[in-house]
Order: sequence, then structure tokens, then C-alpha cells
Amino acid sequence: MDHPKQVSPRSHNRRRQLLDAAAHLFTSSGYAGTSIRDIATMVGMLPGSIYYHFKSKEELLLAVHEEGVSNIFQSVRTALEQSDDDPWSRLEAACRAHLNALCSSSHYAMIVTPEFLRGFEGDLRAQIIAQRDRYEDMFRKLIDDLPLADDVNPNYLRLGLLGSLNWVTTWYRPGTDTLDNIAVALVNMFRRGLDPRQT
Amino acid sequence: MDHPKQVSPRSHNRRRQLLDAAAHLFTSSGYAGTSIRDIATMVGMLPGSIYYHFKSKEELLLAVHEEGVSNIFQSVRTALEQSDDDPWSRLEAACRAHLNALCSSSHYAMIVTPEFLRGFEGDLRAQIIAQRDRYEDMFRKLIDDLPLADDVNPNYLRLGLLGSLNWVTTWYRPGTDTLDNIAVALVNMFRRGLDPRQT
DNA sequence: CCTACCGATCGGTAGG
DNA sequence: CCTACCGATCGGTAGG
Repeated sequence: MDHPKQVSPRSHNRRRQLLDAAAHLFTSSGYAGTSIRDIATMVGMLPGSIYYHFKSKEELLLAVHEEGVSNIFQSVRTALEQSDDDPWSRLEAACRAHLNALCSSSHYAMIVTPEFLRGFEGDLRAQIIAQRDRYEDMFRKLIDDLPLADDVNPNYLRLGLLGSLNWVTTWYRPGTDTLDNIAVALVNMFRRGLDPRQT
Repeated sequence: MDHPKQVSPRSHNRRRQLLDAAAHLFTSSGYAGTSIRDIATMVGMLPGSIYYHFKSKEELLLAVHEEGVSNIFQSVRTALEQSDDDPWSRLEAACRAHLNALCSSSHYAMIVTPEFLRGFEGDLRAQIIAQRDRYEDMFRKLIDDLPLADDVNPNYLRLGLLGSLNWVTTWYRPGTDTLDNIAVALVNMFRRGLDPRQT
């Protein structure tokens, strides 16, 4: 079990633990508010050992962010595969999956929190934005498929809807209502006036 | 001009400068990402001197937050005084003022950024929330005055609307559209389906 | 509001 | 992944 040839999978496990711990701490205390020592303590490592897995704190952030984006991406993609073909149904399914992923117990909600652009400049900032844009494009397409009146700006619809969804992370407390209900309620407020069929 | 008796107003000016500098830096780099030295440098002071004006970095944050809340509060109140009596007009006026205050050149937008609860605990956190709640109550009242169908949850309307507005700070770039237009467009997306008179 | 300074903590590294 | 350590920076203070 502890043969040398298993060094690689073993180290892979530790990397995963580090990502989870960093996601947790970055989300609750912010990037600048989290020290390498905090993360190391959480996984039972010594601070210097983190640099065996990641070259720098910034690279760790980027890896966490990428992991978060790909998690939520996958979750929404799966929801879309199971949805029917009605464009508003598809948007609703995507929004439900989006909100559930954001508020789930895994701590990668940071992907959408604007805080994680704050204070970053240059390359690091550009890379974070690039990761996020790929994801937002999916919503762009979903909204392009919607039958909308000419006086409705699809960009403002997308940004307004995502804004109201992402904002949920700031006020949601488990136990009051389900995330599914909240997502549906929010989508419906937009849908009510914008869907010509008035479902 | 430099008589000793002018120490008091002079020190008041410096306090104001410190608040502005701190608001600027907290907004762009976050609380943990801003050092007392950064703030001191920006106003041409030495780091230790800040503690003549504020007992701690936390007290400075609280003062900045309070200032930010009272700024946006006043701005919305003024807009409401100049609005007519129609409940949707009043809500729209409030949202326009809210968005303009958020994105204005003064750097107090942080009041609504959820980041400024991140990492704070206990008393400090409670005080920040208390300051913010007073302000949000104004929107609660505006939405209570709206004629809404029974199946519309006024809480979700408020949180959805505020979410979409607050989210604008993450994507808005001056020059494309005016903040007034954006605020009106967002309010109208909710209003379209929810206002029984279908204005 | 400056001078001069404190102990603590930070991200990161060399060598094993 | 640990040992042992670095220089830099942090929030904050005593005394003037």
C-alpha cells in the first residue's frame, strides 16, 4: 500500500485536500485574509510543504478558481442535458443548477464573487476573468435562444438574472426555502414580463 | 492660517482625507489587502499617525462603512423627495439613485459588496450588518407599497432587484450606457410582469 | 502628528 | 513533505 510507486496518487490526494481547504478559507476569509499557514494547518501540513504542490499562493488561487469554475460548469451542463427543449425551461434548469452549485457545501462559491477580482492585476486578473468568461458564455447562448421583444436588451437580462442569483449567496440561510424554489422564483420574475406566451 | 486654535478643523480635514483614502483602497484591494501603511502613504502621513485619528484598523473600517451607508442613504432619500407618488416610479427613482451612488467616483461602493462581511466575526460583523439593515429597510417599504399579485414574494423581489443592481458594479464600464438607463432597464424587467397595469 | 520601535506574522526557499 | 530559516511587512504603541 505504501510502495514508492504510489507516490504519485498519494500526492494527488494531498493536492485535492489543499484545493478544498484553500477554497474553504478563501471563501470565508478572502484571499488576502488567508495565509499559507492557515491552509497548511487545515490539512495537517507544515507551511513550507505547500510549495511542493504549488509554486506560489497565486498559483494555488488560480487552481482553486479553475476547479470551482469547472465544477459549476459541469453541474449546469448536466442539468441542461436532462432538460426539455423549451428555451425558458432550459434557462430555468441552468439557473437552478447554478444556484445549487454556488451555495453547496463544497466551498467553491468564490468563482462568482467579485471579491476575487479585487486587488488582482495583470496576468493573474486576466486569467481569472478568462476562466469565468467561458462559463458565462453558456448563459449568453441560453438567453439568445429566448423569444424576446425588441425592446428587451438580452445583455441586461443575462446580467440582471445572474446578478440576482449570485446575490443569493449573501443572504441565503438554509432552512427557510429550498434553493430550487428560490431559483425558480427569481427566473419567473423575469420570465413573467418577458415571455410572450405568458406561461 | 496655522494658529494653534485651528488644530481642531484641521484635524477634521485630515480625518476626512483618511476616510476617503481608506474607502478607495478598501474598495480596490479589500480590507485585508490594504495596510495601514498604504492608507498613510496616500494621505502623506506616517503609519503611526493614523492611530491619532482612529483607535484601530477595525474602527477605521467601521467609520468608512458608516460614511458610505449614510452617503447612499441620503442620495436615495433626496431622489424619493423629488419623485411623484406612483409606487413604481418611486422604486425606480430609488434604484437610479442607488446605482449612481454605488458606481460614483467617491469610493464608498463597498457598503454593499458582500466581501465586507467576509472574514469578520462577532461585534464588528454585527455592527456592519446593523448599518446596512437600516438602509435596506427603505427598499422593503418601497416594495410593500407596490400592488403585487398574491403569488409574488415581495422579499424575493427586493433581494432579486437589489442583487441585479449591486451586481452592476462587477461589470459596468463607463462609456457604454448611462447608469440611469441601466437602472431603468433592470427595474423594468421586474416591473413588466409584476405591475398589473402593464405600463 | 512624528520618531523610533515592538513582537508577530507573512510568503517563500535551500537542503535534505 | 519536514527542518530550519530568510527578509519583508504587518498592526500597533510609548513618548514627545
